[in-house]
Amino acid sequence: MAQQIQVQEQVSPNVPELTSKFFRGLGDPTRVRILYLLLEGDKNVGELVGLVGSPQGRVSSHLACLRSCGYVISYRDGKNVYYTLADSRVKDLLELAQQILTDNAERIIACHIIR
Amino acid sequence: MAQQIQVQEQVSPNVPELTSKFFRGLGDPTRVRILYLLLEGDKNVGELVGLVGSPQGRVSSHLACLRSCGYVISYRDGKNVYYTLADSRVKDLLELAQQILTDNAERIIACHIIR
DNA sequence: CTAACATATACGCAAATACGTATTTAAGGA
DNA sequence: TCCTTAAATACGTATTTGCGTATATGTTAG
Repeated sequence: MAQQIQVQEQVSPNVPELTSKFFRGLGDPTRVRILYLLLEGDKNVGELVGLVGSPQGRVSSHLACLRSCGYVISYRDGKNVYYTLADSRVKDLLELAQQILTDNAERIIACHIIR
Repeated sequence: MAQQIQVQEQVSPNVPELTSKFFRGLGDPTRVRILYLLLEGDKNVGELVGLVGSPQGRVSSHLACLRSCGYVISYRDGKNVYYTLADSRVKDLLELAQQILTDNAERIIACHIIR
């Protein structure tokens, strides 16, 4: 039973834990950059590699992370794998963040707890 | 001039960098928990310490982080310092995240890149 | 089937960040 | 003023996470 409880907790983390994990998906500049690029339209991995400048393996890892968190979806077309925003709400989320950002940019830049 | 360019970059980071830093502010479960508690109304540090269970110093640090990122505002009343949500858009942001979360919970839980 | 191209994964290392404990700063009451 | 309470900050440690390189997987063309 103790075992079952442990499994239960592992399978369904509480809301704040899940929410913070979700936001950590947006906590890397390269991943955010990729999302912004995908706002302009679907792109395959090779195209994204050229645009963000990071090595291919790194970009693939970031894409896997974004997919795991539900921000993007992928589909294969021949040899290429294309990525697209999973949901129009992702765009909404980014835009809302931008709005808050513009009013707090100074403060956020100055924040030394997060670098 | 090289020096000036460096300063320039330090003072105004590009958008993806600033955006990701902003989201990292929501990347910790305790900070998210605090925000949820503040949705119910203003609370002082002592109250929050009792509610989240972390030691006082830790809670203060998280609060400083949330304030730096523009999520909360503080005001002093006598010996106590109260915290409140800085903006109604913070609530919107959390609610929007919750909506996306409910459709992707399984995936996010399974994500091994972010733990 | 094999070669070439596209993407995904593995792994060790370095940097970022969260933790607990201890200390400092600030305000109010005796 | 001195003491008590409340909150903020400092510091060393442990964990998380991002990076680059190398390798594996998968798909198409010849």
